[in-house]
This record gives sequence, C-alpha cells and structure tokens, in this order.
Amino acid sequence: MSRKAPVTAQQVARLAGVSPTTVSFVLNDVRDQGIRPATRQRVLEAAARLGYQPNANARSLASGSTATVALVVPRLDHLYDDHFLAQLLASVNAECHRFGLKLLLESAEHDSATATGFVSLARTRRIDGLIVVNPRQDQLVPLAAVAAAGIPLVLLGQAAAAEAQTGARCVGQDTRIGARLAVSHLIGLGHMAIAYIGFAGRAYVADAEREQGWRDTLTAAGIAPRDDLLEFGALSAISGYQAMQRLLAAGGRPTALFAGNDTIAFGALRALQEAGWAVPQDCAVVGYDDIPLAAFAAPALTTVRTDALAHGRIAMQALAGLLGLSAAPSVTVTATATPSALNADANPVPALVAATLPAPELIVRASCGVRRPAAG
Amino acid sequence: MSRKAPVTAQQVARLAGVSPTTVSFVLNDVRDQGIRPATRQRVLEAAARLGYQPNANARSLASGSTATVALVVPRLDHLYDDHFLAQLLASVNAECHRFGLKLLLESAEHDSATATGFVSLARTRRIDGLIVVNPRQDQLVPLAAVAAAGIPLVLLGQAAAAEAQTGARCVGQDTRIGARLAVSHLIGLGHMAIAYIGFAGRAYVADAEREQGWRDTLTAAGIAPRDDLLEFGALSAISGYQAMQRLLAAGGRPTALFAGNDTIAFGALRALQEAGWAVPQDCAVVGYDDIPLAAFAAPALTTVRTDALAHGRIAMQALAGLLGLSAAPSVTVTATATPSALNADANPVPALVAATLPAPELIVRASCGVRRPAAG
DNA sequence: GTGAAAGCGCTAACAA
DNA sequence: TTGTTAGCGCTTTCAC
Repeated sequence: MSRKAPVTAQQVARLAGVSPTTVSFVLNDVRDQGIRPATRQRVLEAAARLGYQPNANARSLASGSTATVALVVPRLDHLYDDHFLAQLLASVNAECHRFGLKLLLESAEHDSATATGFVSLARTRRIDGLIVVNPRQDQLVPLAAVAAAGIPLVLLGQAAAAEAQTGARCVGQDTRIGARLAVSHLIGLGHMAIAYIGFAGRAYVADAEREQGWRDTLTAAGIAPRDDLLEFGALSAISGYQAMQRLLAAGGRPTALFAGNDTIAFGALRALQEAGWAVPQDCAVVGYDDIPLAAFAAPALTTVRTDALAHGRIAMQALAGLLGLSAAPSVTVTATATPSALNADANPVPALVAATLPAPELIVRASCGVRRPAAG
Repeated sequence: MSRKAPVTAQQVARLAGVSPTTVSFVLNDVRDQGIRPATRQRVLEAAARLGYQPNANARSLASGSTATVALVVPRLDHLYDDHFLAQLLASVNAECHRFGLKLLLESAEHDSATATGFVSLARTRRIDGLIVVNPRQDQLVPLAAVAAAGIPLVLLGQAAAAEAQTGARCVGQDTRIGARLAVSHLIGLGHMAIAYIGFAGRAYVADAEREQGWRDTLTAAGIAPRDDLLEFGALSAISGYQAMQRLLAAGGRPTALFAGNDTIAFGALRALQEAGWAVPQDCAVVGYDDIPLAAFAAPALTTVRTDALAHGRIAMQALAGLLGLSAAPSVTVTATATPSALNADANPVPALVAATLPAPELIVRASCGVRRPAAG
C-alpha cells in the first residue's frame, strides 16, 4: 500500500472553520494570543478527528528549531566494553524525553579532523544543539568553532578547565580523584608495588588523568611510580589479560594492580589466575566503573564507582539550559505536537546547573584483600 | 557570540553567476541535466569558498525525504546488561553511515500502546523509515498500521513468521535453535537434570523461544522438562544470582544449568559457588550471547554466540532496500551534502537481502565440563 | 544547458 | 480575537 497523503494544517483549519494561523496558535499553545476557548476546542477536535500530525520539517524550516539534539560519541563500538558509555547513552536519552527532544546519535569514528560530522550536523540545521562525549584533543578546535558559531554545545567528560579553551559548557570530573581513591586505599593496605594498566594509551583525557592520579598518589605517599609497573591495554578484557601478562613477564612483581576499568580488571584476574597468583593474597586488584558484573567477578571486584547516569543527566540539563528550555514539557493533548524548542537568543543566560556531579566512590569488595562484605 | 546567518543556495548561485536551480542540480549530482563541466566547477568552487551547507529541513520539506532513520529499542537501560543490544546499536549505526543516513534513537519505554512514539516519528516525516527492535506483542498492531501506511519498516528480533502478520520486513532468528544447541550439548554430556533460567518472564519473544527450545530439546531426548528446574530472572546478573538461589532452595538438584543470557550465568555462578557447588563438577553452566566477559568468567563460560553485528547490518540493509537505496553513497566533494534518500514508490521492489543471518554457534569453554580449550 | 517560477507545510508579522 | 500575507531554503517542472 502506498503512503497516504498526510493531513495538513490547512485541512484542519477548513474543518474547524478557521484560518491556518489559528490552528498554528492553538496547537503551539500560544497563550498571549487570547484564543477563545470555544475556537480552541473546535480546532483541537478537528485535529484529533483528522489525526493531524504537523510536518516536522516544515515546522523546523519556518521556526528555525528542530527539537532535536545530537549525542556524539567517539566510537559506538566502545559500547561493547565501556559500560560508562552505555549508561551515559541511556540517561541522556531519558533526559531528552523529559524535554521533548529527539536524540540523533552520531559517532565520530569516521570523521577526519577536518570534516567533522558534528559541525555539519549543526550547520545543516538538523539539530538545535549537541553533546560531545570525550572529544579527542584534535577535535577541540572544530568544537570551539561550533561553540563560537553560537550553537549550543556541551562537552561531556571534559573537566571544567576546558570550558575556557573551547567556549563550550563542560560537564565532567577530573578522574584523578577516583584514581586517588583506589590507589590510596591500596597504599593504606600496605602495598608499595602498585601497578597501573591504562585503557587507551593516553589518547583520551580520562585515561591520562587516571594514570596521573596513580602517579600523584604514589608520589604523595613517598613511593616512586615505577615504569615497569605501567602498562596499557585498550578497553577490552582481552587487552587487560595481555597487559597483565606483559606486566608479569616484566618481572616487576606488583603486589597490587589498579586497572583503568573493570573490564581490564577481569582480564587481569584471568592472567593472574593462569600464572598461579592468588587474588588478593599475591596481588590485590582494583578496577574502575563498577560495571554490573564487577560484583560477580571471582573474587568480587573492588572498584571505583562514578555516577554515569548523573553525568548524562546533568549534561543534558546543561544543554537544555543553553537551548532555553528549562521546564519539563507540558503534556499536550491528542495530536498536538511536541513543544518546539525555542532558540536561545544571542548570549543566552548561562544555565544554572544546580545539580553537581556526585564524587566517585570506592566500592570495596574481595579483590583488594579485605574480608568481603555482602555481595552486590 | 550569536549565530551567524547561514549561507544559502542563493548566495552560492550569485557568486557562481548562475541560478539557484543550477546550484541545486550540481550539488545533487543530477546527471541527466547535462550541466557543463565548467559551470559545475564554478558552482562547486563557490560553494566551497562560502562553506555552503544546505539546510536539511528545507531540503526535506521540498524533497519529502529526510535521510534519517530511527532505531526503536524497547528500553535503553537494557544496554546496561544486554550486550546483544549494544552490538546491534553499533552495527546499525555503522551501516547507516554507509548509506549516508542519520540515526535517530528512540526508546519505546515511555509509550503507551495507544500513543506510540514511532508512529508519530513516521507521521511527522521526521524519518524515512525505522527499525524496531524486539517489539512487544501489544505493539504489533500499531506497527502493522505503520507498515500499511507505506512507511519502510523493519522488525528486528522477529522471526520471519511475523512478516505476514505485520506486513513489515522481519529480520531475526528463532532462538530455539540456539537453545537446542546448548541443551543438546549438555544432554550429550550425560546430563538429565537440566535447569533453565529465563531473562524476561516470557515477555519477549526471544525469551519464550529459548524456554521452548529447552523444553523441546529435552522432550525430544526423552527427558521430561521439570517445572522445578525452571526459574525466571531479568536481564541482570543479580537476577540470575537470585534465581539460582531459588532453584537451589527448591531442592531440584540440577546437574546443569542453561542460562537465558550470559549475565544471568555470571550471577548463577556466584550463587553456586556460595552454596559450595563446584562448576562444572557439581553443576555445569551454559550461557547465551557470548558477551566479551564470558571467556573471563571463572570458570570460563560455555555459551551460545549469535552474530549481533550481522543482525544489525542485515536489518539496516533491508531498510535501505525498502528506501530504494542500495549502493554505498557516492563520495561527494567538499561542501556537497549527503545524497538525499529517495522515497520508495508505491509497492517498492522487495529488497533482496542477499546476506543471511549466520546460524548460532556453541562456544565451548570450561563451565560445561569439558577440558578448556584456549582462552578467548 | 540554464533559468523562472511554483510550491513543500508551517510560522509569525501585520492587518483587520 | 482572527485572518491575510509573506516568507523559511530548497527541489523540480517546464519553458527558454
């Protein structure tokens, strides 16, 4: 069956015996036009009877806003191993809903530094604003240009420091804090030979920060960070497995490991086990992220929990603020469209993001050598 | 800084000394208009110099197509535990790129049965087509209406049977096949008391099928499926942990477990371990999905691998077929826009999806009681 | 080969 | 309080 010709505002207007303007006013809930309740009612009924749904493109073209935002992630296949990203995605999406916004998903993996997809998304007016997750260093310049062009932009996973550099709103935490939590706990347990396995060879800020946190905390405790206790994996368990094997082969004899993420920790646990090392007796292990399976590792994994959902939520709220949306969308009746996102004026009022990111938290389980508390 | 007034096709036309029409022809690569190479060149240069990016909304309004498709998932927070979904998302996105399409992400969790978001997406012309993942039973009627309205629709995770019922293209496998693989392997190892833990209380087709596969395979082998060896969890590890505890408490004394997914298997392993049961000696365990951590469970998890990436890829190819796009997009120069997706005519040629879904595969590791092959 | 002109369906001044 | 009238920026038919 072929597509039915869609119902237009014209038809609704005709059926209700009013002009298209009135239909537009009623359906967009323009209050200060003082539409008479009876007229309003008539239009609403006509729209409902015809099953009218406004054409989003026509609306966007005329109004200049799309009620759509983009979430740009470095690579979507990180989703396989990066639980933090999965949570981010889910919470950003949920928050979008609350603001009546649609979410366009974009991965930056195919973009060269010159022709970045997010720039084009913004310039083709497909979206009203965007959130960029963990931008690479070489993307900061094009991103600054996007921000300078007045396009609402939030950088997620970038500590506030980047705000001056890029002119974009930044939501993120210095993950050195989490690293400190993990490493100082291990130091407190008496460990001196604490290894670190990074997850991205310093390509991402978060990884570099975590390594720096490891260094700083050791140094502050009067322990020299040893390069023979430093290894790099990727995000995956297998990479952690291999990195741990290299660490063991190098002969540095770590008594504890701080893994850049939980998935890597899983791989490391296996490598240790295969090498005949008992965890935590021969080597304590601490991970990062508190993925759902962390509590189900053998032994259960001590890890640093950061609130990914809060990150996503706050980033989206910041973006909504830049877009000039602050309240939840009013629940509109029947065929009425989602409220259109109004463009912020020049120099939008800086969004007050009341909520702040909760501090990371160390979740102590069996793998670091303390008697295990309740599972989970 | 406020938003710069965007460059329009008019300006490009002026600079190139041609009409807007010609600009449109050149930039859309309209071949049969026989644009003179010199003119073409002039337009291209003007566009590049001005940094022209066509307004996507205007283009969609005029052409009727959006070059955007939606991916509708039941709930996005399933992403925390459902690795299959993560892979689906990544592969659908990657394939979108190849066709020059944008991806709108939509979760169906907020939709009541009456006002389904995907219906409105399609009717507001925000998208050219959509892929719906694991539709619920009560969504099939609205989905059939979408298909009947001529909107390109692919159902993912729905075996071909649903094709007649919904009028939509269905991409999926009967997961009874995978269940059979797992259960018959256990039977082959001599197990008679084989338990099953489902992941969704039969709410989703895939779960019901898996349970049915468990029943059928047992029955075919002359073993009566026992209700005291049947339990239900959710998708998560903790739910698997609890379900396994209930199974143990019920006293059915299973010698093997088939878990509805790997995450549940992780939970079950922990419950068994805490109860003092050795795996695989006292109870063999087989999972489903082959998540990246499956090989790193202790013991390494035997599991059924289905090719999620292929599912996503093929679904997207099917959708592209319905949209009348089949080739990869031509790589267009500089400022040229993405090729617009042409609407399929009435009664589009049924897409020939050459690629078929690979059959599920049993990955044998240590947890089912066979000497463990190489890790990974 | 190229241009003129008529929309696509909606919004929003400005009139009435 | 409502209707008239221009566009928004692009595509596309038809005439030159």
